[in-house]
Amino acid sequence: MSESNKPTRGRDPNRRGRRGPVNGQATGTPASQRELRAQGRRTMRKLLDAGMRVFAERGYHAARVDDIVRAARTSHGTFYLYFASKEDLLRALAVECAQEWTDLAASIGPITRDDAGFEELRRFLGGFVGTYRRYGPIIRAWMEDQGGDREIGRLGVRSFTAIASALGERMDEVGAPHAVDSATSVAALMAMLERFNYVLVSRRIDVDDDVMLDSLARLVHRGFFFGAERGMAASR
Amino acid sequence: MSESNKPTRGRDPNRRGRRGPVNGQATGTPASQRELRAQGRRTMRKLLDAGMRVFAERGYHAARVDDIVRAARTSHGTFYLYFASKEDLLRALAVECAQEWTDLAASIGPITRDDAGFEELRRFLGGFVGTYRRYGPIIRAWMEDQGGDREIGRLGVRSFTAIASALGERMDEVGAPHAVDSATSVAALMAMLERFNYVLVSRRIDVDDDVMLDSLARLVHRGFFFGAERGMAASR
Amino acid sequence: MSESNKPTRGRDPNRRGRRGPVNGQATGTPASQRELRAQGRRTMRKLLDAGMRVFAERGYHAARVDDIVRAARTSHGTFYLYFASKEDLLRALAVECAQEWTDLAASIGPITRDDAGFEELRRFLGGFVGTYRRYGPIIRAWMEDQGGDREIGRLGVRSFTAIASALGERMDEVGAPHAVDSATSVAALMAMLERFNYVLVSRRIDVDDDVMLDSLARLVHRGFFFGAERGMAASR
Amino acid sequence: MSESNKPTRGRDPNRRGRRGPVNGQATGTPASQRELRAQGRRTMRKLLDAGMRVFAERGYHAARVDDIVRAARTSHGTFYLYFASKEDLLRALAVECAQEWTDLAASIGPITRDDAGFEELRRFLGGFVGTYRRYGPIIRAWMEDQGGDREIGRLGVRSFTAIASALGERMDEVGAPHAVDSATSVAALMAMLERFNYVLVSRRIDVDDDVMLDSLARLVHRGFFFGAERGMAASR
DNA sequence: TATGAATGAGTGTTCATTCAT
DNA sequence: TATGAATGAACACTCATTCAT
Repeated sequence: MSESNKPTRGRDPNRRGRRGPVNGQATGTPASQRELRAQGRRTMRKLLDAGMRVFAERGYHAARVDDIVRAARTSHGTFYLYFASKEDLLRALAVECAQEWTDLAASIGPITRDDAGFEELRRFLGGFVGTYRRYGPIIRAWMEDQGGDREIGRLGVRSFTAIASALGERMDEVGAPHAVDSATSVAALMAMLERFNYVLVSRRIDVDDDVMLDSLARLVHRGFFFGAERGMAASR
Repeated sequence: MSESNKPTRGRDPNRRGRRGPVNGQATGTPASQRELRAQGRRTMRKLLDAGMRVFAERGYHAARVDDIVRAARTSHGTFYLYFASKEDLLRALAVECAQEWTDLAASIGPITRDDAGFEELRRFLGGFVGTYRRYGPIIRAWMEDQGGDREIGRLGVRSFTAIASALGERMDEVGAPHAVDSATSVAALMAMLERFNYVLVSRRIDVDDDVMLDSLARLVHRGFFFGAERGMAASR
Repeated sequence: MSESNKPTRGRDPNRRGRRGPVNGQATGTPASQRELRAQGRRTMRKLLDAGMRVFAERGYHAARVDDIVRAARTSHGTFYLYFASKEDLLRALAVECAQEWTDLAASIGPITRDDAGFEELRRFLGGFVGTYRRYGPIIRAWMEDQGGDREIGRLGVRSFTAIASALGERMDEVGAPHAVDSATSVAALMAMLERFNYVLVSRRIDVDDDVMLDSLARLVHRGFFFGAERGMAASR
Repeated sequence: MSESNKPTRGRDPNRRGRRGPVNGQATGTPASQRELRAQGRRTMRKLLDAGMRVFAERGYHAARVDDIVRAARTSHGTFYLYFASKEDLLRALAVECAQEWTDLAASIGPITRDDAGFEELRRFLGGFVGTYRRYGPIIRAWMEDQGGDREIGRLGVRSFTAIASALGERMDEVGAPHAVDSATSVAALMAMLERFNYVLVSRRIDVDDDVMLDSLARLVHRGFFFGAERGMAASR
């Protein structure tokens, strides 16, 4: 599918050979690439934050560079001093987000059948929800991608996979009754987590966080980790 | 915030913009509104199909009216003879899709603990996957909505709710051990189904359909309908 | 009938359509709304002038934004940086024109029966012709309006009324023999002035300005201000 | 000015060699050109009337062929069976209108200083108003023309001139005190009549017809035909 | 380092006119 | 004689990106 035909507008850098930095100014060399002084770092942060806010409000596609620079109280020129493109800003935010995911993945302890396991699961889910709350727009942009920049997509997949693997391991180590194949179970769990959080965040379901986390943790603990085995239709 | 600011281009706000059937050449009065002869119906179908294809390939936003008319081997003018806008085409497809969802919702029989219940669940999931395969792009457009046409969004929510309710009833009637609150359970289940299918369809996970359906059915049967109760961390 | 259905093309009704300052790049926020630096003001002036020229050549409706930007030696983008739409440019020009009208209205002194009065009238008419020459296309756009932007229409009516009132007062104060009712007289006078100038400017009647002004002033002085009363068919 | 660049849309017949009648069907051969049977004449009349109505509602430019055929309860195809283009319909209506003007011009009797002359003038003005009421939209289209079809413009000018000449003659024959030059007087009178009627018809000034006609006749009788000569600023 | 101004390819939509039946 | 369907050039407007200061 998706021959990577992304609609670009105005000067399309892909079509006409990205000219790279033009005059003296190292235009758009993103983040860490250039040494930034205090002021520079401050401006960059302003843009990143503004990006988050605007992406959250409008979604990545609908967000206009102009919205972002206005939110950051800067100018177009400045934007392109720090980011090569709108997508580059997304990428930068995605990197931040990916870091959080990875940390979260690394922090998952064993999920046992008892209360301690439940608590651990609940803690993890709390972290998941927190990250999603903060980076929801970015994550959504990952998923909606559909032919945009492959690199960002990969970043998302990697982060997701990190968590999925961690969860998978925890399931295996307690002999979670995988419904036939482990991949499907984990995929289903991840799918549920992602979309559940999406609904939670965007459609603003008004459930108390504590209650909701309890429900979700219970659901996962029972449904995915320690599903019932007796008295049911037999596995094939 | 974000008062439904979606970037579309080129619509005349004065003459036709304000939604609904208009005047010029009965332009864009969709489907049922105008009486169509055989040829007209054929062309409309061509456009609907082309729309599905193109939305599938590029996603709704990235899809260009030009792509659609090329795929349908017609002209721009013809397109606007049948649909008031690109969004109107989406709406028309959404209506078709909503019908399938509703039918599917109505068809869910009791999900018992035994093999029959499992089979019923599996059958339903099969239908779900099928519909998602056919209308995936539309459903995705629903979800990505983010400030587009509220009407289409509502249509999606309604369809989704229909299924969710049906599933909820089936869960209640067998006393499924809701993880604290029923709403969360159902929401989680729906979330999982939606996103799981999304991944399935878009990222083309290569699992045999039969195997995957088995896994999924098992997972839902156990995890959501007949989750284990004994020997686990107690519900609070 | 005809609820203000004017055919424009290509405006996005969702994002910017609903009139007034918008967001994208502070696009099209006209004149006074944004602070402009020297260069900005220059460009804006260029566009206003080009607009006048093109409207004069083709008329408002037939004028293409493309013609205007070509005449101004700028780009489409730049145009929309200063004006929200073609109509907005018309509005801006209309405001300038309205100012001239208003000033002109304020400047009308007493029109007496003697030479001084005649001269005053002639001076005023000279101003009228001058303004019409400069802003003819705009005035014509006002009149042709027919369901376009009500606001612009009102602006025109206000300006016109200002002059009409001033003339009416001058007529009353010398007891001009209103042909039955004052409103009709003034309306007729204004009608004559407007259309006479229209013909003058557009169809380029080749009369020497001085001669023509003399004729016109004489006509108005006699016909409208000091029409004969004796020996004629009696007023009813 | 006005390089006669009329914006055409779709298949522009001027740009690509008007192909003339295509297959067997004598498409668009207007009115009198073809022998029409009863039904044909009826359809043609329906279209002419619908044209008048729609032009009146929307103005010529804003009127869509579709509006017209819908008003006439016919189809696009039929329209082009009787008229070669939208403009051709205008032309046909213009011919009808020109006939009325010409008849009106021929009917103007001597305008004497006494009551009989006043009555004659009033009668003529009544006819003028009547014609304007019926054909206002057409007349307006004439005036707004600005680079459209020269032929239609000429038709209008001819009709107008016919009346102007007749009036001019009547003025000369009673020695009306032309304000310096006759051409200006007549031009001014015509200008006044046209625009006054325009305002009357379009802006729907609510004056009783009888009263208004009286005022207008009085005004013209006095102002243009028998302007005061004594005690005023001397003619130069 | 920062900024306001400029650019122009790209997009959705319109509507006069022609075609096929 | 009539019609519904089809066409596609034309147009207004957008917005990511670059330029000049």
